[in-house]
Amino acid sequence: MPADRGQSGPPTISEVAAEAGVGRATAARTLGGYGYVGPELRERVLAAAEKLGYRANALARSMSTGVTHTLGVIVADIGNPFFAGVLRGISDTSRARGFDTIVLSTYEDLDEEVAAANVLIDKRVDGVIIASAAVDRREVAHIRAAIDRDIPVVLVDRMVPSLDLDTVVIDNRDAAREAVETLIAAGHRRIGFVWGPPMAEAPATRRDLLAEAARNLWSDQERLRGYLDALDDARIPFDPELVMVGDKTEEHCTQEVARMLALPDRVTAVFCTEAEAVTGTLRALRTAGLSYPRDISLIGFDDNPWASVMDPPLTMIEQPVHDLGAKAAEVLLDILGGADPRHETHVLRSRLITRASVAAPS
Amino acid sequence: MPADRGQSGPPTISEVAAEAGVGRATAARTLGGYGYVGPELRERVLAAAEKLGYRANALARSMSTGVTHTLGVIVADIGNPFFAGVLRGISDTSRARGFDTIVLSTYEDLDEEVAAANVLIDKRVDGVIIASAAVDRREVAHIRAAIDRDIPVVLVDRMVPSLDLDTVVIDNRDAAREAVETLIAAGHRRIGFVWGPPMAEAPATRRDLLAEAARNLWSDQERLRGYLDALDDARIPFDPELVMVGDKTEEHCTQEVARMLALPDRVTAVFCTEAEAVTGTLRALRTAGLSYPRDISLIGFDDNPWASVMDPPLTMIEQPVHDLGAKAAEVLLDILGGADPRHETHVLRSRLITRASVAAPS
DNA sequence: CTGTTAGCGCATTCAT
DNA sequence: ATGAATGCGCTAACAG
Repeated sequence: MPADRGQSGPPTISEVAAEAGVGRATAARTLGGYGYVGPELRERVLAAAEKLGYRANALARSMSTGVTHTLGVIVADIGNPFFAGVLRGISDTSRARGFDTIVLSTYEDLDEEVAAANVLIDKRVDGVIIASAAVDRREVAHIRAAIDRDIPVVLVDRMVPSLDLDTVVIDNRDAAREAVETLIAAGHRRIGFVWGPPMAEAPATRRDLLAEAARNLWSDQERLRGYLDALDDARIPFDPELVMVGDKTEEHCTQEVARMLALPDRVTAVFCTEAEAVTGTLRALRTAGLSYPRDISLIGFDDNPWASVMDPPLTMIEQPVHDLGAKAAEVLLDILGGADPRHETHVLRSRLITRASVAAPS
Repeated sequence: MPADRGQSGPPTISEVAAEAGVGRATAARTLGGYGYVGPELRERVLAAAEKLGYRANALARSMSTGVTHTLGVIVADIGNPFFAGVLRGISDTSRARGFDTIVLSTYEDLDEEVAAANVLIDKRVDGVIIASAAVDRREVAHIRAAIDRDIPVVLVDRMVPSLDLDTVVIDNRDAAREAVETLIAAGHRRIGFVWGPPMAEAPATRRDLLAEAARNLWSDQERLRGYLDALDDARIPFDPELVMVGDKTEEHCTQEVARMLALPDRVTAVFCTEAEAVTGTLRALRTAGLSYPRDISLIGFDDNPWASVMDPPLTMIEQPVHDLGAKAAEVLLDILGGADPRHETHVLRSRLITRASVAAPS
């Protein structure tokens, strides 16, 4: 236990120096682990530090060195297992290289994202990883602000074309295409796309849909493209009624799937772009008294323990969440270590885990 | 966009002052929002700041004020929805009161927890919330270190009796008792307790079990007590074979439930103390070719969207995760605001959500 | 109302 | 090898 010096606040390096009977600089050198210090004085300083319970003030240190040894991370929603996994990848590799990480969740709100960026800038983090990027050109001022201050930025999961930054993503388009192809191979032609762009009403044409998608999250639009790719390859006509638009909430998803299920020529399969969309879809099935894969087939993004214990177990797409984060941290730390930013897009592979939620249409 | 002054690093308050043609202090006062500044100079300073893209250096500010306006949060596992929810409660209320929050996840590792505490101390956070507390007396040195430095600490979910701190928890014991009572009321007498203490082998006696439990996570032992309470009230003898011990992993859980299922007098119901234990249990059921609630009844902790879309839907205990975090932040911020620490235990109510995983034993 | 001055705790020249 | 002095960017007394 630290000796109680009637002082106010935690012990400073000066107090340690005094206790050890040496100059400040000597104490600073041994405690900071730099410069030369004789073995004897070194011992005395260490003993004094131990006795007083000294811990370096990271603020003061950063103040004079100009670096904080900490990475700032902005995620869209820390409650989403996808981001939680990415985060773990980031913190594992950054801590392994001696960096702390401070994470801020925007809960999918742009204002929050801007605020988060400012917090990180103000706290002088050495680098920033963003897994929650706005897409619109006018919405990236806060990211540019960081870059202008020479704070390296790496993006994860969501690409921002107008920014030209190192970005780590998965093969969203391929993954979506593979999933939908799987559905098609099983014989489906009426395939719902659940969790689309947040437009007010159904797109009149395929072109409208793509135009709208382009204004939204990058990963979302890639998944939509993959869906369309698969349809095209199989010469299945695009039907705007089979794509969900509007709020991305589980509740709205349930409504939309219910709608697609009530269509004269109803959907026989559904492709979900997110785990929450899967639960929303399942809820709609239950209400409609339908069961999978008998009445309807189902493939969703973001595998998780629940998907595998469902009865029947769900065929899902698994993302390399940990690697996504690890890679991002790696790239960022390399830049901080002096490497030139490559402004590359690093694509990691996802994996379709085949289980039992796909069958031939009834 | 900030003007590019061939300078190095972001603009400082001195540069803003120079640009505005005023003294440092005047610039500092208007930018820092304290003291009196004439309307005209104020305008000039603001304009200069805007022009240079000035942002206050939080490090420097904290350096001289001694406060950081940030809360440190240590959680056991940020990938666990329970903690993610608590975290949101914390960040919502702390940001509403002008505090940033920096969160560190220990991934249930004590060394990580100690490291996390040190990071927070070094970064001079104003207060700390811990939702991941070690229990053993010798393991709380890092928490005590914070307290010794006059950093207020509030605990969430896990109580540490030896510390006498403000603590926010739910009625774990009651919640568990209610769940097990529900099972008993349905006619069950062979009820498994899944996710128990990490002892090497099954406890010989009830006393052994409790002794071991006392050395573990507080919420876990409370849940065990609730289980025993319910058994006692119904005069059902305690059977050590019906409690899982060992690693708290989904995999081991599956093994243990399989074991209980293979017993001559097998379990007819299972009470799970965590969501992961539920998926582990479901996996065991599948392998055994059993289904609920026909062959076995089931109640688990930590409700979530998946539990409600299972077929049949699961009866689960819902914790007020957001409130838990919000309350903790509130208590902590009140202390920082000058209130005396009450060293109270704040108990929030959980709720049993009855669905369809409980039936009479077959 | 405004400008000058002195720290906050540490790292880092520069003499010694 | 060690100590004294200076500065990081900001707040806060203090004069004026």
